[in-house]
Amino acid sequence: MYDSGSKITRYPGQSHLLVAVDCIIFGFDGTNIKLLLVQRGLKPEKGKWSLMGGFLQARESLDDAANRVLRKLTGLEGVYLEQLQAFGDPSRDPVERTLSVAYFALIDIHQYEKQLSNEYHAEWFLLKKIPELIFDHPAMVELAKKQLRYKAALHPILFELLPARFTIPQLQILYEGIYDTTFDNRNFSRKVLSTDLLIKQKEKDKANSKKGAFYYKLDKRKYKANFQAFLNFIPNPDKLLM
Amino acid sequence: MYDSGSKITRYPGQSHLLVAVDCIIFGFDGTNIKLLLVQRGLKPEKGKWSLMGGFLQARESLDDAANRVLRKLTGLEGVYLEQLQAFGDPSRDPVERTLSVAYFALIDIHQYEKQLSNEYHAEWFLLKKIPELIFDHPAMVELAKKQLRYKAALHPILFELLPARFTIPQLQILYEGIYDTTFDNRNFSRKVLSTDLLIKQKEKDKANSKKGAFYYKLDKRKYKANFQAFLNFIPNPDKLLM
DNA sequence: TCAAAAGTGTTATGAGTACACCCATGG
DNA sequence: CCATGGGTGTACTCATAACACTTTTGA
Repeated sequence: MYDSGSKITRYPGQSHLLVAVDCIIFGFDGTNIKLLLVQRGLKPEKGKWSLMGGFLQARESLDDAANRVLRKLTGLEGVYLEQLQAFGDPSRDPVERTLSVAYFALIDIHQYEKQLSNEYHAEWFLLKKIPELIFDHPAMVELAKKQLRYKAALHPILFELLPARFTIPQLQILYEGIYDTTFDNRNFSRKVLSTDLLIKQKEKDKANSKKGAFYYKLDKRKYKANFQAFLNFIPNPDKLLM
Repeated sequence: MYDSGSKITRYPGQSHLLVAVDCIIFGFDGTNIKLLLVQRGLKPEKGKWSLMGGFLQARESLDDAANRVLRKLTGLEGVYLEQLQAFGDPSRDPVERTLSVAYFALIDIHQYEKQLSNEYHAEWFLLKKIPELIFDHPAMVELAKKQLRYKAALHPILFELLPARFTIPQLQILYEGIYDTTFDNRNFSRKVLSTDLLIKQKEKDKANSKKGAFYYKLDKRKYKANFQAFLNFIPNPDKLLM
């Protein structure tokens, strides 16, 4: 069987490769940070866990490919998605040389409705208990964790992991999970509220306490306008990052 | 002429692509920040300016390819080189679909000895006066500038652009060029020296003043140890970045 | 009534910033 | 001796960080 990609080469003498995208998909269930993984349907390593990925199609951009892969798995559109890095070690895929462009995604776990274990055998894993992964996927996950910590220290991206309504204590638990530490709740809420990015709601969430915690919503206009600002959510970022 | 990359496909039905690396090479001549560009030797757009690039070889990693391209052009090894982003628009190269992984490099312009205009028709351009570039290279340059500003606000990478011995005023001119602004020299030198990354030398540089400015060298051990620290060289980073 | 989480206020310390003068020296 | 760039010191402001008590209410 010959390469279906064969064609007249216009830059002669160069070798052609497969290109894939792989998605590191983060979620937050209110308590723990999780990663969405799938059981690989292709040989080799069939049945082992891997990141959700797919091959770049002939007329598709990288971003389009990553969004397609994500939509196929979760049914979600408009998800926060960011290119992480290209992984190009010649022997990273033992089957055939494949360059992979890794993307990381942040999704509101509650919007993810499709049955997990059907078509793609997908499952959420605690970020701290990731199973053995194929190929160089462990390195991709490590880099994504690092990048998430880095970026979240400077930009308000973690809201992407929360539902539309959330409480300050929920937000704090999320940040504490990301940085694997604890914050002073008084300083945390003051800092968060001082950004003026949150709009207080009338209702309370009584799921976690008798007193109840006020819901907040993101001010989406301010969020977009201030996205590039350095918010410094994190005390001592130099000690926590990397 | 058929695809020289044809071979038995082990992931059948997928299309294969060319993969290239392109380097955005920054230099600093003591006054201005510059970019190293080459005149393209291949059709199309032959004779037009472009970033230095090359195709990924069959048994080569991306980092190796970028280093090879850089070495071929400058003769330098061990240069600061960082993957920027993969560019994968299907029509970015009109000749044939080619994914390009962009790298940005910081080099000490004085160590760059090879004749510029020989084999590769390379030339330094003022960053503020970049000629028309081919393909999506303008977008790559813009992203590299942005990334350089971003990263330099948080990490001491700009030392990579300076010779082994440099003065504080030189360093300040460099930072001012990167951020296209001016800094208070008293605050700047205090901030820089407070990092404890610089070792004062006995000699002075008298090229720019009668009094002369003391040379400093980087403390390379501390530099490596503190590379990930947030140094906050830049006042009001949120106003300056992006 | 009490346990458990939510919410709030004060103070001390350090970093950032604005600002002005003296120093050294080649011409 | 003076013009030029190099180098330093101080005071103010604001953000950060440490710290403890009151509020609410379902069980």
